[in-house]
Amino acid sequence: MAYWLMKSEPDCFSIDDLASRPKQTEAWDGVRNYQVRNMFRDRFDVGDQAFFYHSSCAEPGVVGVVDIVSKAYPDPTQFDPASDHYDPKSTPENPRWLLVDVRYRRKLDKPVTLAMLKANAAQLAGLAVLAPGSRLSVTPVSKTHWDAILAM
DNA sequence: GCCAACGTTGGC
DNA sequence: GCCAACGTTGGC
Repeated sequence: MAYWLMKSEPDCFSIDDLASRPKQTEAWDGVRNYQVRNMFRDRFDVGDQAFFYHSSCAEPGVVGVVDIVSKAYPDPTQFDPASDHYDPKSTPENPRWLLVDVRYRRKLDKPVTLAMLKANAAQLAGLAVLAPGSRLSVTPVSKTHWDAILAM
């Protein structure tokens, strides 16, 4: 099994939004980046875990843990002209964008902020989300880094 | 709101 | 296939 970090803007969809869903699951839709699409397709699997990361907010950082509960499958919002994520170049016969379903696992007692991650940069060397200019909304996390962040 | 970094698009 | 223009991300 693999570990991941998935960013979401809390104003748009927060860890509390996920926890308050009836089944505490959510389709992680709207990803329109080929690198992330390929990770969903080739490397994500049921049983993987991911950090839920709040971005573009007062205190960016890891706020919780989610389970990956589906294989990658076509993102329905790409076919919906009313959706912000509509992609007219994608067809159901040949879908361009994928998503995975996530399920709430737990909130951290205290968020591990980006500032805390940076303060532990030596321990977290190579963590993708700390790489300069890293903007991917989904990035891999090694088991070593996963455990280190949970211990913070 | 600014701006740096980076991905995507499209003309050639 | 190059590269300039443009759009988006996301920390600050």
